[in-house]
Amino acid sequence: MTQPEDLFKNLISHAKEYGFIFQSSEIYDGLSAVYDYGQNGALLKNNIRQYWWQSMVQLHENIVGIDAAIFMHPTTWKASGHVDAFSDPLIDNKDSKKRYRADVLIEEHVAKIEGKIEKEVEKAAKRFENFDEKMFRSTNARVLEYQKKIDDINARFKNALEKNDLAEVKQIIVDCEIVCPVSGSKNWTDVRQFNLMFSTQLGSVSEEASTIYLRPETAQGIFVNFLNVQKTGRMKIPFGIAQTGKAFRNEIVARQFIFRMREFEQMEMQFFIRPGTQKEWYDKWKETRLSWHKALGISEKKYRFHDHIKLAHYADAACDIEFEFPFGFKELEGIHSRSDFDLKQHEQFSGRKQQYFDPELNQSYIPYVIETSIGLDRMFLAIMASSLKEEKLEDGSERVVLSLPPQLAPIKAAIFPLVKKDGLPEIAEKIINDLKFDYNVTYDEKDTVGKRYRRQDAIGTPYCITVDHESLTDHCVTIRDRDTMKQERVAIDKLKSIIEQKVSLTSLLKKIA
RNA sequence: GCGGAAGUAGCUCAAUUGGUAGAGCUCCAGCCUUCCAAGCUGGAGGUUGCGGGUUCGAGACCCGUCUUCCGCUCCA
Repeated sequence: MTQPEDLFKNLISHAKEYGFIFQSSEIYDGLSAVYDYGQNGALLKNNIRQYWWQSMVQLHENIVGIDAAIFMHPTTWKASGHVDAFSDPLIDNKDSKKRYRADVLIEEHVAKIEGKIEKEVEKAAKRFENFDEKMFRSTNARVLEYQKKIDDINARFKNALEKNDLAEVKQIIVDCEIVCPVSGSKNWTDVRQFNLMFSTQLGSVSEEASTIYLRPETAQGIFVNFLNVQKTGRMKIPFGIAQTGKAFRNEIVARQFIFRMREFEQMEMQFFIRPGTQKEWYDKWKETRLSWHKALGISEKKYRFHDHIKLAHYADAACDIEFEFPFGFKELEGIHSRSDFDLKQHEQFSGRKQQYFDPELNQSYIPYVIETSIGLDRMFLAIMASSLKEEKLEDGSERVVLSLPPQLAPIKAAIFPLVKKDGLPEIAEKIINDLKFDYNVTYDEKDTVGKRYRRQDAIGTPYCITVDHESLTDHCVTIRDRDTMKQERVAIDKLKSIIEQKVSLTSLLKKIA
């Protein structure tokens, strides 16, 4: 039995060997957690994106798609909370290897001292009958000493944050003799700022330039265009806006192949609804999204829902669709009931109303939002991981086959002349010229036909079509199925409709419509 | 970021205590003309991740660095 670890390694080398995924800038030793899609990977990725896009925009009359810019006004990220949430000062304890937010450590320390004051107050209250708490707090030597400590720390901390002086933040931790709750040691690293957003300069003159960020998520491009789309598209609630695109996060730890990358692509849809209806729409979209996955025919056991117990401040319900990757169940897609948080924030920061007039209720409101957000690269990985198989055949030999959903396969059919003479290549070429307008097809005449079959198996091509000597007279060819390895003799002019049945996205979309 | 393991041809891997960098598959040209990777001939492909050091001599030993995988950590 192959170990999951080996499976994962096989997957990575298979992805490279057959032109699906290369490490970025490999000739310069690579760039950490950045990957390029190769000739087959790009096709597979496009097909996944197209399946998603059509399932959203084409199958739903009330969902439209946009393509927002990666650069956005810097205030966008203040409104969304990313500027604050994505830039914590962090510190590690060298003994316990635990990482903490430096500000939290200091705040906890302050809270501890406050606790001591409360204890003094309690003790005194028991001792004296006519206890004047206010008087005690303002005169008792010990309390005053504690209070001075607190004020000093807070003042220093505030000052350090304002100056962005991380050395001073560390010094505060050292001076306060704060210990690691786990190891109890004071062996700290320096404080470092991890801003998860990539920043760059807008404008060519650096002094006048303002800092802008590469978007850490695509969602905000939809929220800031909410009214544009609603008005110009004459959209009525409930309606959705879909988008696919790159997002960027400067992850501290980015690993596990393309699972967590610094540059990644999201496919997401924000569905705007009437407040109070979020529960029903949340359930509806959970179901809709799962059926999108199921239609691909990947084992249903590999999927599961994981409900968030601890919710983000804006959400009133959230769950992930998790997929069983070679390294365990991990998040593939998120479905979040985001309430009116985002639009409300943008209304506040921009000073522009972000409201919808509901003619049925005859009133205006900020819509609630249900979000579905899936990582395209993760979907790619999920499909690759569940498709790559080593099969033992009846005759004892083995074959490596990538049993991709046929509709997503990079190449739909390969056409071979059984031998490369006697006019067979010419017939093969004619078939290709006929099919290439509808499908991505390929030609191969090298090596034995069996070898050519296996080559196509390795990249997941659903059909191989072989031209033989009989084809010259009967105008038929054999068509060989990737999964069953069965061959069938069919008329050349029937090829298009046979392939169509198996590989068109339509068949997939019909399953979920 | 910490700890562990690893990096040799496109892929999978060899190379005795430090002593001429090799094989299989792949790829290319040709022969053969074959329906499930297996025939024949020839060929290409490498500053052993990169940079230093020790040595008469380094793929191997030492230091640094980059990258990857695993665990911890982190994660809207």
